[in-house]
Amino acid sequence: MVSVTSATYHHGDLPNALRRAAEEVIIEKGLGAFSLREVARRAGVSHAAPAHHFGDMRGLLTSLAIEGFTHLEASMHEAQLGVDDIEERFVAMGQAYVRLGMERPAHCAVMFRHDMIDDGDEELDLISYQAFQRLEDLMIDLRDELGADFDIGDATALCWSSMQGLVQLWPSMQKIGEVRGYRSIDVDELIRRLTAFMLDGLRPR
Amino acid sequence: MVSVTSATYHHGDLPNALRRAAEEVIIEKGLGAFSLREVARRAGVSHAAPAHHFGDMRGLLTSLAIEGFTHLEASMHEAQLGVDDIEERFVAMGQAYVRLGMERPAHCAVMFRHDMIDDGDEELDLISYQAFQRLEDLMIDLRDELGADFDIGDATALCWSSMQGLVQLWPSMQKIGEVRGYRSIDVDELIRRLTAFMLDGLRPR
DNA sequence: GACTTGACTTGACGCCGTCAAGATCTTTGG
DNA sequence: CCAAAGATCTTGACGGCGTCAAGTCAAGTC
Repeated sequence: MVSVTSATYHHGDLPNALRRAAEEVIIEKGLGAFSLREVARRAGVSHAAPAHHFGDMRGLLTSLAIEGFTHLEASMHEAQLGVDDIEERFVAMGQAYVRLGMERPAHCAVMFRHDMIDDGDEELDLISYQAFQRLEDLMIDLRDELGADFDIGDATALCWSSMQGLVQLWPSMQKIGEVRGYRSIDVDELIRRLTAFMLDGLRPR
Repeated sequence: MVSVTSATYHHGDLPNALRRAAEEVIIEKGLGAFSLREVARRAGVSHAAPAHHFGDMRGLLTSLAIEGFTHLEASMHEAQLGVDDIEERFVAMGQAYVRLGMERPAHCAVMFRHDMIDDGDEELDLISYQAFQRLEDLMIDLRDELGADFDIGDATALCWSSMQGLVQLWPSMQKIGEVRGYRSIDVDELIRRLTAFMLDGLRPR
C-alpha cells in the first residue's frame, strides 16, 4: 500500500500551492483585501502553515514578486528569439511586458510594492535587475542598429515607464473606452502603435 | 468667553484632519500597513469617529483619491498658464504630473487602486475624467499645432502611461541609479528629456 | 425648557498576523 | 531495527484591526 499520509499530512508542494492560492485571492479580492489565513484555507492547511515556509506574509508576497520577475525576464527573453529585425524585437518586448501584466495581474500587483515585499531580498534584487538589464540591452542594440545617439538611461526609463504605466492604467483606460462606446482594444495592437511612436522618437532625424 | 468645547469635543474639521493623518500614515508605513484606527489615533479621536464622516475605510481612501485627482487637475491646468509654446506646455504638463507623484505620494498610491476605493463614486468619476480630459485636450492642441495626424487615443495613452509609470517606478529607478553610482537625477530635467523623445515621435516626419 | 439632530465615544464582535507549544510523519545514526 | 532528530503541520493564544450597535454629549429648534 502506498503511503497516503504523505499526501495528506505532508502536502506535496505547499510553498507552490500557497503561491497559487495567494494569486487567486489577489485576483479575486485585490491586494488590499489579501489575507494570509484565507490563502491557507484555500490551500487546505492550517492558518499557521505558511509561516513555516515563508516566515510571514511579507515572505510569501516576496516569493510571488520573485516569481513575477522571473516570468518577466523569461518572457522578454523568449519574445526576442528568432526575431531579427530590431524594431520588431522592440515591439515584441513591449508586448511581452504588457501581456504579463494582463495574464498575471497578481504578480504585477506585488512586484513594485516596496511596502509589502522584502526589498533587501537578494534573489529579488538579482532577478529584478536581470529583467531590467534585458530591456537595457535591447535599447543598446536599438541605438546601435538605428545609428542613433540617445542616452540609454533616458530611453530605458521611457520605455519601462510606458509599459508599466500601461499595465497599471489599463483598467482605467478600459473604463473610459466603455464610457465612449469604443469597442474593446486589442492590447498587442495598441503596443505596436505605441512602440511605433517611441521608435520614431528614438530614430535619428 | 468663546466656546472652547467646540474645539475639543467637536473637532474643528475632522474630515480634513483625518485625510491629513491618513496621508501621514501612508507615507510613513505604506498603503499596505494602513490602519483606520491609527489614523483616528493621530487625529486625536476615537477609533470609530472616522466612520461618521466617511462610512468606512474605503470611504476615507476614496476621499483621498478625489483630493489627488483634484490636485492633479489643478496642477495640470496651472502648469499651462502663460506658456504659449505648445511643446513647452507639453513639458510643463508632464512635470506637473510627476511632481505631484513626488510631492503627494499618498494620494498617488491610492488614485488607481480600484480594490481599495469606491469605483462607483460619482465625484471620483467626474474629477478623474476631467483630469484625463486635460491631458487629452493638450494632445489635440499638440496635434493641431504640429500639423500631425496621430491618433489622439494612442498618443494620450502613451503620455499618460509614461508619466504614471515613471511615478510608480521612481523608487526602483533611484535604486538602480545608486547601484551604479549615478548622482541623483533631477526629475524636471528627466521629464524634459523624456517628453522630447515623445515629441519627436509625435511630430510629422 | 423639552426635543431633535449631529458629533463623537464606548464596548463588543469576528477576522487578522504572529508567536509558542504540541502533534505527527520522515529521516538518520547506531 | 529502533530510537533520536528533524521537518512539517496543527492548535491555541495574544493583541490589533474594521465595523456595527448603543450610549453620551453639545447645540440648535420650537
